[in-house]
Amino acid sequence: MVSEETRRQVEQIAEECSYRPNLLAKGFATGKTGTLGLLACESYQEQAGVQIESFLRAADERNYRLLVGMSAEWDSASSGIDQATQIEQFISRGIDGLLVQTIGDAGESERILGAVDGRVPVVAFYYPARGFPGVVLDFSAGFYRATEHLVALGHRRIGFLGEDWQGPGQGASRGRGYFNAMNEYGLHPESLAVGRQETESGYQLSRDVKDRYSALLCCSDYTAIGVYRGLSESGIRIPEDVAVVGCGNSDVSAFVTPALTTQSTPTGGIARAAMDLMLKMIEGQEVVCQIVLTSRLIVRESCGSAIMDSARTPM
Amino acid sequence: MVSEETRRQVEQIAEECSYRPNLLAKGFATGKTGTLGLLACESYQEQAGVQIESFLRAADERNYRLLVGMSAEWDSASSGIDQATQIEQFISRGIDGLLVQTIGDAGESERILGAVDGRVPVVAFYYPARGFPGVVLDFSAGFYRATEHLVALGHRRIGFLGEDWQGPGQGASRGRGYFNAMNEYGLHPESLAVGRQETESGYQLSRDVKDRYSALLCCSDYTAIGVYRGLSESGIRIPEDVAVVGCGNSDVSAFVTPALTTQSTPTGGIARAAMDLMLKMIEGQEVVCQIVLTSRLIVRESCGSAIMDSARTPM
DNA sequence: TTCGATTTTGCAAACGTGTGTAATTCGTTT
DNA sequence: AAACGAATTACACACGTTTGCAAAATCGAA
Repeated sequence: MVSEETRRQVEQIAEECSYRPNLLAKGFATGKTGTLGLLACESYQEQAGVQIESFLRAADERNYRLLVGMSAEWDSASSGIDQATQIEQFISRGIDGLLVQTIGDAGESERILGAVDGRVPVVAFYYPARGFPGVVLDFSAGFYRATEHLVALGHRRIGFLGEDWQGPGQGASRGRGYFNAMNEYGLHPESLAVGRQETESGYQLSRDVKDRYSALLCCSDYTAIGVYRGLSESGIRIPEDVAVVGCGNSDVSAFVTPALTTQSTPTGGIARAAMDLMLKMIEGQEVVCQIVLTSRLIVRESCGSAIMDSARTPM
Repeated sequence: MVSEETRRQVEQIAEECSYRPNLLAKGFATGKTGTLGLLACESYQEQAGVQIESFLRAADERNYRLLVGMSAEWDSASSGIDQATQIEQFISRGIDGLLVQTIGDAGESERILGAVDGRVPVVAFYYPARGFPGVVLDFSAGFYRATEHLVALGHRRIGFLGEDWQGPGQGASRGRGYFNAMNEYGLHPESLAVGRQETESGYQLSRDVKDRYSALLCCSDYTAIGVYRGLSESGIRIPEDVAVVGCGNSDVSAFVTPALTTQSTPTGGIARAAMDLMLKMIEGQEVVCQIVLTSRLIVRESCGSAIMDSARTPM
């Protein structure tokens, strides 16, 4: 115990000597650094920025700092650093926990757990992980709803621009929602893989696809903007000839013409939920859960109105 | 000295015991952590993501980790953490140097130097700093060229959407380039301040402006995309009625319709140059310089072609 | 004055490295 | 065999905290 008066005295003298505690030494002594590792994924370039920002905010609010890294894909011979190496670097630099973006790769959870080796708690975000808790964005439900929306508007030839729905791929949950909805309504699902540079990729794909579909469901807003360009160059009008749906509700999506119907992705909610899980784990609580956040369909102009469409293509 | 054989033996046993050096302890003992602080600015939301990513890459290449933070504006009562507090946090956590985004605020350099208090080397990026080296993006030259480009296309009523050119504001160097070029060509410069949410702000401004200008120079691609929307809602065509120029060469800028004439911002170059300066300073070298990177004008469709335009408005 | 309770002071060990020095061993050369 | 350099072993100390314990000082009340 220390009396109020002494406390003030000490604080004053500390101030006079401009004493700043060495958090490095403190962390060294206590084993807690007040720093978390945030490992994002190189392939999600477009989204990574806003997601990192959300995490910075959420961490700040909880008085934590963030060591940030971007890891290369497992398969690619990319310039980026290997995920396991990043994790090792983070841990040996004394993080209290690891926030890692998961993309649903095969064996991903096991690799991460292997690299972490039980030394710090781990929380995943984006896709479900095995063996540690996570905050999952259920694109499946969102894309189901989006497909349903298109069907309700009278579309039957609906294409999906994104990864295949089978197997655990990064876009799989989106594709699965689409696939399920199409099956549900007795329609034939078809998907085209979107490459790394999403806008460019959407542009290329849209030119191949042309009039094979009356509606295109895109795995991201940027793919959709690429599609906008490709279709317009072919003289195909949106939404009159082809309806387009994006995903992400990026800042520009409301301002492109026609305004893009898309899905919100609650990056702030992901960050806060993941941070809260992390804090619980750091406190020593057993956390066994996957928090599922769902996206919301934001209907704008790129699919036309229900009235307009039902007049055009009676189901 | 240690013989080759012993080295291998030691390494093997270390491996067997799965020994991982504690970089925290190492940093504690040596005073060098291999970690740098990266302090970005909240107001540059759109760009922050790609810039952070570039720094992560550049740091990885040089085997450094990054503690990342976003500081609130000095004036705003924002939710974000105060810049001085962030710096204090970083330093007491043992960074080897501070990379800080400068926006040209009044007294900014002094505040930063005051907070750092000589404890670690500092390198600024984006706007010139006083008292420490930096990597400066000379928007001034770029916007001069862009204005020149518009003048060459026959435009005389050219508006600037961005901060005023006088005084040290964050957009000042862009505005200054515009201002100088307009003066040079005997034209009357006019600027409208763009708010925080750039896309939205561009949209709002474009609706106020309508036909007052034949060309609009925007301080960012996102502002330009907002302008696209606003003008199209008013039935004003781009580039036929109004030419638009953006800045940043964001991924989508090439895919909006019409494709946006814009300026590249070498985020990778900034990051690498800043990192190299930082490494020199960490080595103990005296570094007194501001590296100036210039943007490149990327001519696409949003100003029309020179031929088209000179036919329309002979100068 | 004396006792107990509270506060202050003082010290030591620990955290995992880096750095430095002295003593020892080994292999080679003289 | 003696002498030398190189490699190895063995320790001690420092870095700035936290943590814990013991001793000393102070205070209020009986």
